[in-house]
Amino acid sequence: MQNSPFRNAAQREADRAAKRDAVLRAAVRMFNERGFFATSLDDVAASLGISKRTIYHYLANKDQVLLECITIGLEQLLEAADEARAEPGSGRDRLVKFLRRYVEINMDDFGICVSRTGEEALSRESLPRYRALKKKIDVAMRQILAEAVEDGSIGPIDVKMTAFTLAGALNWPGRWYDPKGALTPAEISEAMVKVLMGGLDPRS
Amino acid sequence: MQNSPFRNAAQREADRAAKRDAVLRAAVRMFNERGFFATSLDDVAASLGISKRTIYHYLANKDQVLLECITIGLEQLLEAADEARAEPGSGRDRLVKFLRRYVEINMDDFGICVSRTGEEALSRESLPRYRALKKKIDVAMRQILAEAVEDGSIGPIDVKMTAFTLAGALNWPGRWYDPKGALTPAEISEAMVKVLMGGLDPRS
DNA sequence: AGCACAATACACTTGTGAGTGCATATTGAT
DNA sequence: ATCAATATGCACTCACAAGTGTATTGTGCT
Repeated sequence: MQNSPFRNAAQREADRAAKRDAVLRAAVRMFNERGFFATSLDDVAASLGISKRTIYHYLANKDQVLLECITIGLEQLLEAADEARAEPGSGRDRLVKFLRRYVEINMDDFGICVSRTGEEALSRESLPRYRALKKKIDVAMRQILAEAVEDGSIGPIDVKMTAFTLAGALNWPGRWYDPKGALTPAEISEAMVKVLMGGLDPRS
Repeated sequence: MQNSPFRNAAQREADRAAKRDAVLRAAVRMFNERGFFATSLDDVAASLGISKRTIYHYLANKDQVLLECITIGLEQLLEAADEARAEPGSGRDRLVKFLRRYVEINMDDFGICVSRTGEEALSRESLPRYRALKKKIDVAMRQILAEAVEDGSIGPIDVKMTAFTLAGALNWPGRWYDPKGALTPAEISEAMVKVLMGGLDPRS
């Protein structure tokens, strides 16, 4: 059975996926370090000890490489929103949970890529998908905020403006976070959320 | 006297400066619209009805064009800090003044360029100056925060982390602000600062 | 009148990097 | 053993954009 075609087919697909992933990981690291435009696929290939042609076997073009990286990051954020929403506790508790996770994701390879990449980097064809995901996250953020306002666990705030403000603050670490720095992502995330929540807590 | 050489020399220099400025303005608009890397100096020249060679008469290279644009934006921020510091009133008042202005600058052409441009876009030679200016602004922000904490007009907070958090939130509008949108810069700035200050106000 | 220099254009070089055609190796299926 | 498909490398094309050499025009200065 260990030689059954099923097993083999699955194995092969897994191999392929693993290689594709490795390409994306290498690419996102270089994008984050030197910037998307300063990174050639030749560079990425070299860093993996393969040739550029091989990359094109797993991904259609450079634009798709970027889109995949960004998608991974954005999907992590969406997951974080879902998880937070499923949590017990007050609306405020769920919000804090979400924010904490949000910041941490933004200090991960793919999250950093998301916060560093603007629309200019993507092709016309990739934009719709990118925007759709962004929108979803914004909607999720607003929903979580609205729920917390609803149950009174945070003060009454302008949900839309607050979502923008939070998004900006939370994305920022993607720009300056240095893994070799003194603070861990968890510490940074805690401190930032503390600062931000002050403005949201109900006041007497 | 209107033909005195002084007048003429000054006039000429003013003309030159005006042209240089026009180039920078045209360039920054295109950078903001399509991104720095997607904008060629040929494009910029065409938008002014001149040839690329003319641009090179006023600026050494593309890198310098960008550096000048960014410098203008960053210097506006520094000015804002100085003005805020000179203001009467409590530390909190001065802080609010600064934050309000900060956000507004980030919705102006040169400010947008600052918030959209990362270090990857600049050359090795330009980086030191860029970093020095950034640092100055960070220092100013922390100083203003520290003064407000000092005089008790805002709550005791972690100055460093708060400065980072604020910077992120305040830079964000540069990414999404649309001059044709419903909200004016002043409205956006007011709403954002309101959200943020909540977290800084002393609580009873 | 003529000089010096600023301003501007045109046409060119050059480097780089995305994407591809083709040849080759490897491996599972029959 | 052989075939088909997948994986990979090499070498190429092609487009584009940064930057420059050179010629030309305009203008203030003496």
